[in-house]
Amino acid sequence: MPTSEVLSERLLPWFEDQGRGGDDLPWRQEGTTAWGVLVSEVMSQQTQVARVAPVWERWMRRWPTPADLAAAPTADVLREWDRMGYPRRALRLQECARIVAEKYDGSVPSDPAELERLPGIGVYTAAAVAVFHYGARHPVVDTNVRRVVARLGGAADAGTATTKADLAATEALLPDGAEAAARVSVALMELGALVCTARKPECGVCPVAAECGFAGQEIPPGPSRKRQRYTGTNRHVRGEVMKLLRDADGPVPRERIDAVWPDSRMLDEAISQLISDGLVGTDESGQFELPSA
DNA sequence: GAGGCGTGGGA
DNA sequence: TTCCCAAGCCT
Repeated sequence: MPTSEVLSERLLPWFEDQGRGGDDLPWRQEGTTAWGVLVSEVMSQQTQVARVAPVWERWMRRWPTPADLAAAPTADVLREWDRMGYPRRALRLQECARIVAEKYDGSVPSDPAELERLPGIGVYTAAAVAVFHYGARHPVVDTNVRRVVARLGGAADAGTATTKADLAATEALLPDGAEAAARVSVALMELGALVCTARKPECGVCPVAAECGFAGQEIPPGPSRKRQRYTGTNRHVRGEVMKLLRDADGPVPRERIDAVWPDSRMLDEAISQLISDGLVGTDESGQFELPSA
């Protein structure tokens, strides 16, 4: 496990030389608002940045401020979200926009604890906004950082998320200055994404391999986590229904929904859930559509 | 605290 | 083709 000084010394130069140097993503451009950063982080929850970037650019052009998004029809919001997945995030993001616009007078809070109270904003996203936009000195721990820090300490992989311990372990690796600490956080994320990957870490090209407790060791074969199949699941059904409604011009009768899934029991269940989630609405004639408000 | 929640890119 | 899993969050 390197000291914070040594880590910065090795990691930051590597990060600068990394073709991307961290500033190729559109939301890393100077002048991006706090709201823009928040939107980018929410979109990036479980969706690859390469798929997020084009959506983010259209989105911010269309709704630059929280007030703009707050005032938008939810159906438009869901269509602009397109196929990034987990569309409930779009709903929560609009709810976020309404809260920021009304309760915070349009200014995104800078305090992580305050940010965490917003819908869809958890420990990671709150820290990311506080650090990457506001420049706070605070650990930013995503799945990549957890894995990298665990391996520096000699573990093959991070165990179950234990927020407190992860934050403390990461905090101990940050340099004193807030600005440098923020760079280290991005660099750790990037290292985990590009070099210290879950499946096959490339210790040969890792800038901190010499200080790493795990470097060069084999990943123990482990049924790390049982992963749910997607095909045929409830999620799959929900996805098909949402796709149909996104692509539809107006309200859709049940018969057209029946066409996207053979099992009507599953369809019933999925539709009820979607309505209850606020992702689907019905018009006066009982046809289905994206929420009008 | 384990499981649910979309979608698609890459090996 | 099939399988993994990606800048998590919520219940």
